[in-house]
Amino acid sequence: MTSTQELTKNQALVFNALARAEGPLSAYTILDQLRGEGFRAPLQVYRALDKLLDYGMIHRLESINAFVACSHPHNHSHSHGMTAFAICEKCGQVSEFSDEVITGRVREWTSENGFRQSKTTIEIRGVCANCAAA
Amino acid sequence: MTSTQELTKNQALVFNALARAEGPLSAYTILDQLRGEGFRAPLQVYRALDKLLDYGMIHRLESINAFVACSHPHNHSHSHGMTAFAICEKCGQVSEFSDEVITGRVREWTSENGFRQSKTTIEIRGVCANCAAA
DNA sequence: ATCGATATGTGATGTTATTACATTAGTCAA
DNA sequence: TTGACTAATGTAATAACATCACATATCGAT
Ligand SMILES: [Zn+2]
Ligand SMILES: [Zn+2]
Ligand SMILES: [Zn+2]
Ligand SMILES: [Zn+2]
Repeated sequence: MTSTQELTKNQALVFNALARAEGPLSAYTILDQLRGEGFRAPLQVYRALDKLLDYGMIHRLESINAFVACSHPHNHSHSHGMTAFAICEKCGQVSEFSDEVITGRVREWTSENGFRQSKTTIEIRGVCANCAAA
Repeated sequence: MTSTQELTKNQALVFNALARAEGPLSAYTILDQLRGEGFRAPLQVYRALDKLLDYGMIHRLESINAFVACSHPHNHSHSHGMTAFAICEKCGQVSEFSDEVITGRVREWTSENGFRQSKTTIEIRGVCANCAAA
């Protein structure tokens, strides 16, 4: 499930909406953008989003109830490790990065505490370099 | 603003609801618990929550839209640094911890990228040791 | 052709959070 | 004490986010 070709119609529409967006989009923003394509109900968006999350093609930003296309170009097959997001509160731009040290420390804590980790959210809110300069 | 004595009536009611709870509570759960005390509208809860967040007495768990009392006993005056939460999806128990290494790595990334950090969310979802054993 | 699995369409409902406006209670200086 | 200011509160309405329930369609394998 690695290329946009293998997606269903709705999944492809939702993914493309996210891929061409400058920043994160809410489910309802996506819905509105796709009304022209025949979308009428939230579930059409949420179902596609769920699949795209499964496939690792998009991420959900918990702190702003929004979704972004994964910035790792192609090859989403390997569910990539712990990812952190820096979210600009001025312009909405999102930077995605992985850090082995952070990943390692989280794993240490979980194994020391017998915690069976399933998903980890790391989101840094603030102002990006561009917006800070302006 | 360090003791529950200095809180307003509504703030104290909301804080006590969180403090005596086993795990995180949603705003509407708090509202329902406080109907007996005269609470009638969401805003009574949200306004108190906002203040308690300001004072550093509680935390918001972004990934589950819920709130928990800070587990650092007393002295919330110093807004404590970057905090991580391990949230059990079975029993709801939350463990709060700080990690210098993670804090340091996040700061490195932000300073390298000129990102002016304001708030950082670290939430580990999974199953706690107790629940994993059961 | 039939069946099962996956995807879709649609309305209603549930959950979380904010806006807008009116009122009340504390603070402090004139 | 009054007036003026700020913080806190009460309330209804609405907005924003997400899911449930049920019907229909599409597709591949037998
Ligand atoms: Zn990614
Ligand atoms: Zn920016
Ligand atoms: Zn804390
Ligand atoms: Zn547990």
